[in-house]
Amino acid sequence: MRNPSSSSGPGSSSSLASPPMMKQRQKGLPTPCCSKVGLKRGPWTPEEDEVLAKFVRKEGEGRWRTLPKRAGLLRCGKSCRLRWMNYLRPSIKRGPIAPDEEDLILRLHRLLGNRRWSLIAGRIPGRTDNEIKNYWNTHLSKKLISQGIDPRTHKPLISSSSTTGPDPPLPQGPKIQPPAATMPYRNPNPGANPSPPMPSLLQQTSGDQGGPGIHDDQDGFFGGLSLERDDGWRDSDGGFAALDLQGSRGGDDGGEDGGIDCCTDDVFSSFLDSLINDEFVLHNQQHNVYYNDNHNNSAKDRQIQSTDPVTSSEPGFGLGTLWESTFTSPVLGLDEEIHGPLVDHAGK
DNA sequence: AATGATCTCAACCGCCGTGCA
DNA sequence: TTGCACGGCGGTTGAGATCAT
Repeated sequence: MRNPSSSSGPGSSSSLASPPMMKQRQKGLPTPCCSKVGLKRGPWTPEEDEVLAKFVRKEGEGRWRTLPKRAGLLRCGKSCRLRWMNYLRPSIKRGPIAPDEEDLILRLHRLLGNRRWSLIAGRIPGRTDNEIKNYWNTHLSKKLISQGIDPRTHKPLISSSSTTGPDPPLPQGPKIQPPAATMPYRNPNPGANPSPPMPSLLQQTSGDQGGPGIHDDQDGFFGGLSLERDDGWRDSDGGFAALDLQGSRGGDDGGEDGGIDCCTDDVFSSFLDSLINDEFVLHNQQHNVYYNDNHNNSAKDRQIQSTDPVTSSEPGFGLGTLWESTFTSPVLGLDEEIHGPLVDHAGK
């Protein structure tokens, strides 16, 4: 990780670079914040950090547009906000992503997709959407690809490549390995609906106290959740669609999303907790879940739970195990998981 | 040691949703 | 109803760090 202080070198090229030509805004004129005349850009200096942090601690967050002037900073409000949100906030957690955090990211990404970084970050205390996004693009997506999993759909690359259209540009991934021969990912229904199960947020038939009784099937963690609608959760191209949370953009402060129709933050929060916890518990019950990047283990091996260390070396119990079985229902195909038994709950 | 390739992540950009006058 | 200010989001960029040759 780049040393924060090292990023503050004065006279960096980026800070001297002239801002690119602003595109004509579709609506209205450029706001004051967008007129970069006389404003500094590029890495923040420790002095600027101190000024900003002190000011926000004293005056509170908000009014970012006017904050630079009030605080005496030659930055635009957006830059100040970003610096505070992503770096200066006291609650920001520093250091590498922990194994449990990584697992949470993976599962939340599978649930929420690429366009809900703030929501994912909101479930991981101390982490910012920017950090999560970067970590995904630089680490996790590559890890999935190396296991033959499409990071966008969380499905095997071979089948997904023919069903989901062009793959997203891989961020600087020239060292991506071809799908491993011992790919731990099993998809019993490769031709099935490429979209993941997408439960309704309107109804949750079980409490969120560990979600007992949720799992009608052994692997699907949406059991017991009702489907309220059968549209709105697919991309227009039929590919993977994340939870379509209305109003998720422009929501509140980078975290708890408040835009779900008919849902409160608490309900959605509980919903996510339920999904996360249920899946986690389920897998720990069924498998010895290891976090194994398949390449460099020793210090990075993170054993979340294991009852038998011997099985930990078994192929197929690497990272892929987690998502493997989320697609692997012993009884139902993916479509059936979605539209089959659960539809009974959705009829209402 | 020098050089080029690759990786990481802070910062920027444009767009969008909301609130308000 | 309309237009603007503002906050917030996801995608992208590029400087610096690190690795490979």
